[in-house]
Amino acid sequence: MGNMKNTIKTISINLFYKKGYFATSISDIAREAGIQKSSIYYHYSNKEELLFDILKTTMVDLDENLEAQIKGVQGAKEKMRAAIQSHVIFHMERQKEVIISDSELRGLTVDNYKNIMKMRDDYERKFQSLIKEGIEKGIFADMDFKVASYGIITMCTAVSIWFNQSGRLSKKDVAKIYTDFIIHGLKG
Amino acid sequence: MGNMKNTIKTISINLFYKKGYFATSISDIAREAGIQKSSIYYHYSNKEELLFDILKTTMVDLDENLEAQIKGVQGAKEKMRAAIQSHVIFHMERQKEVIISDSELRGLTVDNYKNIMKMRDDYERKFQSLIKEGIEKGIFADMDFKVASYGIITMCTAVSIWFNQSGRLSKKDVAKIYTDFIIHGLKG
DNA sequence: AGTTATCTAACGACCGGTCGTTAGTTACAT
DNA sequence: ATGTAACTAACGACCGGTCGTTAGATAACT
Repeated sequence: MGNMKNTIKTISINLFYKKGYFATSISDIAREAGIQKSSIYYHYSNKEELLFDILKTTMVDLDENLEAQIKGVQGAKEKMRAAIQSHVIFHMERQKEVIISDSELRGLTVDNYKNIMKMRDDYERKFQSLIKEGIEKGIFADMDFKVASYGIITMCTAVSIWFNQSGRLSKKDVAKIYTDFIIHGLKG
Repeated sequence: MGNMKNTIKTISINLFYKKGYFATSISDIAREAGIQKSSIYYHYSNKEELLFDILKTTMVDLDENLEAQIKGVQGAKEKMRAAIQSHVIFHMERQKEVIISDSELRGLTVDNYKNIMKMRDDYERKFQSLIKEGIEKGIFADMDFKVASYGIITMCTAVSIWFNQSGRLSKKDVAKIYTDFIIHGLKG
């Protein structure tokens, strides 16, 4: 397992996912970690910091993942394909964390909330740029690129909710269906 | 305002939306309603029943709305259009309730959870039938109709999160963008 | 008078967080 | 090499406060 701080984090991800942030107590986490709840406060100064750590890590990884996947790809359509695939696969691989990221933002105080929202906005804008580029080059149909980005991102994000690791379809299968569907939708 | 039970329900919708179910206390609701917290228990036997009431009403209304809108419509593509429009507009008109419906299912005990999930499954299956029909008649491209339904529904559901009543676009505008996008995606 | 709706008062359970303390380890000065 | 100071990681007891819920009294309407 390694160090305790990481154990606490992993346990918290599982509990926040299963029961929700507010319904999970520090005692719950401590019990699963096999330590006293006061010992949690050696590693994290409060409950929110623990949540923030999870959300921050997830957002950083998500963004790095996107950058790595679209790097060097040529053409608006191909870049869009790479972006969709990157987003969808990340949301199938890190289901618990992204679900927490989408549903537990209320657990953050103003500063931390703004911090995460800034990252989300930046990430979203990258998709908007790709769509805008495709429209301008006549590869995609003329449409409201902001609404299109909301639709595409929320659709792709939701795979985290229904995707089943041991189900009928592989991650690649799902990514293929989604990219095809969206590219056709964009072409109009 | 009429009767107190309805006032409590409306206030709860606003608070559950704003703060979340677990973070909202019975005291919070009572304070806003201008009564003592114990008085809530005259109208609802416990906190969960209040949540369940909200979720049940929302699902019933959503389903009735769909049935009313696709009734009498001919052709797989046209029925699909009607279904998407119905779903999207409902999610823009009842933003708070549908967001609660999507994020507070954890607040339900087993029986109530099953009750709501049954309604969700039935609703979802109606979309799947429409897609399946369109594929069989060769109107839509051959694809996994279950995955397609997940993608479409989650995408349309999420308008509740970003749509702004006093924003740049009307409900009809958004519905048009979404139906066009999805129909093109389905045609493949 | 009876019913309906609300009140006051209290309950036990649990919450996040703080306290002082301790054992084991590492860093540094002698 | 030895003594000492600082740091790491955890302990268990406890705090004030809030939670959902209940019981019984009371007021208002029919």
